[in-house]
Amino acid sequence: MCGRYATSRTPSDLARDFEAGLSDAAAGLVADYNVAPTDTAPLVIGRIDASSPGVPPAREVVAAAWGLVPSWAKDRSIGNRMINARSETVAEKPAFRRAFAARRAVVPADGYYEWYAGQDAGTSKQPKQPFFITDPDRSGLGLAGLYEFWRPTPDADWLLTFTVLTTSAEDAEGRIHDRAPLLVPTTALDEWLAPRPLDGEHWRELLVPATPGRLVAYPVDRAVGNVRNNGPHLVEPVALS
DNA sequence: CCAGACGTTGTT
DNA sequence: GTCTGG
DNA sequence: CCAGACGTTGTT
DNA sequence: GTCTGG
Repeated sequence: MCGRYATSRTPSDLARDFEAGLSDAAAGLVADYNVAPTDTAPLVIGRIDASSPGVPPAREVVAAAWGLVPSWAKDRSIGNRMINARSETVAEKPAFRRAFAARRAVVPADGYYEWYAGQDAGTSKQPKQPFFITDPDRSGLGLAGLYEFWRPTPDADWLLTFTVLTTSAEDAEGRIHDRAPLLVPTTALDEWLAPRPLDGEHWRELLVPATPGRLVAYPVDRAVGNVRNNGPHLVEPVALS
């Protein structure tokens, strides 16, 4: 769940809509309709403003690579396996707990892709059908994420990486969709992005599952399966054969 | 003690 | 870095 | 998440 | 079948 998504809004639009600053690296990002693990994409984070205690942290749009690399990692390849974090255990897992305590983020997305196997999955050789899950009004989603700093050597540049939180969820019809990414509602932005530990379990109520029932889901071109393919046609609806 | 992992998803 | 397994 | 590789020696 | 890279 949530192993591929689209983010097409310009960095300056994101900065405006999230009332955030814009880093130089993020300013150079372009629309990506096929964000895959290890790819660099825009991320909204909270910055501590030590000069104004009590004021909500300033936000900033930064560029980060998908797949969280913990600070203690020997190389960045561990990030390939850290693209999602289970919300049920994220506070305890060694790979995520530090980021969860102090480096929560919002991943701006148009929507995400999900591949459905047919009814006779496994028995048929029918390829999986990708769907795009998005908000009907196209105002954009904010996926709940975490980020981390990592560098291979003390003198190397810092690499910023992120992961997306998941949960179990059911849709409007009550069907269980194994795992769904979590959304950060606009009203929860300040609390979620605050760069300090959260108080108790209250945060779980801040976040909302991004289910194909709550949002819209429609089939798209199988071309999205190949990470080399990109472009707005990937999020256009197609007829099922 | 040291060595090795540190994670998720989906499917039967 | 920190925990688990051997 | 899917697609694609899955290996070694020696040499510039 | 399973791992790595994007």
